[in-house]
Amino acid sequence: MQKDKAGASRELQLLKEKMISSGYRLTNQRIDIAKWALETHEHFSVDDLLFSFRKKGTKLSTATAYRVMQMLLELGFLIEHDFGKGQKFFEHIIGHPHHEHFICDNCGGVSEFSSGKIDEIKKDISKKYNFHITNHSLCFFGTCDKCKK
Amino acid sequence: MQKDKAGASRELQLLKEKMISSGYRLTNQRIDIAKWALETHEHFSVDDLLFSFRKKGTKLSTATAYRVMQMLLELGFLIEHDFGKGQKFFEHIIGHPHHEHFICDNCGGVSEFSSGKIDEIKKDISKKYNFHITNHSLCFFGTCDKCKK
DNA sequence: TTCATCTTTGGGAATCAATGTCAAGATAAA
DNA sequence: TTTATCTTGACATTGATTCCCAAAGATGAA
Repeated sequence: MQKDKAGASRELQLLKEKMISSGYRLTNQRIDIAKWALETHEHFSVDDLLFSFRKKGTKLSTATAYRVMQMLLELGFLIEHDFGKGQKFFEHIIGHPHHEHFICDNCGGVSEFSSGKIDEIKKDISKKYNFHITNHSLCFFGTCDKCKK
Repeated sequence: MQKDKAGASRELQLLKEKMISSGYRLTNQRIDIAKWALETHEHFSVDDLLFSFRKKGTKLSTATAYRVMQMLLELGFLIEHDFGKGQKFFEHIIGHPHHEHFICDNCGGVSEFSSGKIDEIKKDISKKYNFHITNHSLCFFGTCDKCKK
């Protein structure tokens, strides 16, 4: 799993401030999980998180993991995806450009891509229907390059 | 729930042929569920389906409902959506133009819209990455017109 | 139509992600 | 440090979905 400890520390500082101003106490679990999430530049599941903590010998309960995900979502540090795999996936968004996903029906692989046209659609729609759009999720499904062969 | 029995019968005929050619036996449950799904021009959950059948006095097991959804997906008569509500939603696509969804975080309401720009993105991406795209799901999240007030 | 075969159904058990509960432990402010 | 309040962890619970298997149904051949 790709890591970037340098960039993550700035974000962590930001998060701590936001936690305090939102009335969240700074606990070891919250900070540890946030660090891990901010260093992880890939989508991950709660299971990935728990497994990683168990592997490095850090105790962490399932409930806490889910609760901290909830907090990070609420504070706008994470975005949640559903790739239709029966399990939610998370991704941090601070300092991480938004992107879309392609899921291969055959091998289950998830690739990322981005397109400026999404923002155009977003603008069109929010104007047309008077929606306030805070987030979006676009997934394409089909067969990937490798599986086509 | 909106219904359209006239248009659905043609689609049903098509489905029956496809079922046979794919080796699926024509059972009452499959046909009844397919009829219902093809007449329903809104997204629905398996729960909606079961409830509707119970209400009209038709027996139907949960397992069968899920199995038939699987079949209809496989045969390309349904598309599956995940609005982040912990439950899958389905929609038939034959003779029903593709559209996207907006989900209000506040009231949970789901609105539909469409945009021609999605197809442009689809073309761009399948060319750029050599993907064969069969399906997509775009959801915008935020606050709807009513809840903004 | 009847039989033989293979498929499908129903209903309950099983699974699995996610949430609720609550006593014990940790944090923040005085 | 002390107190009031928030968090955590362990376990129970929920809720959607899938699995299992005996009974019922569909299909094709005779």
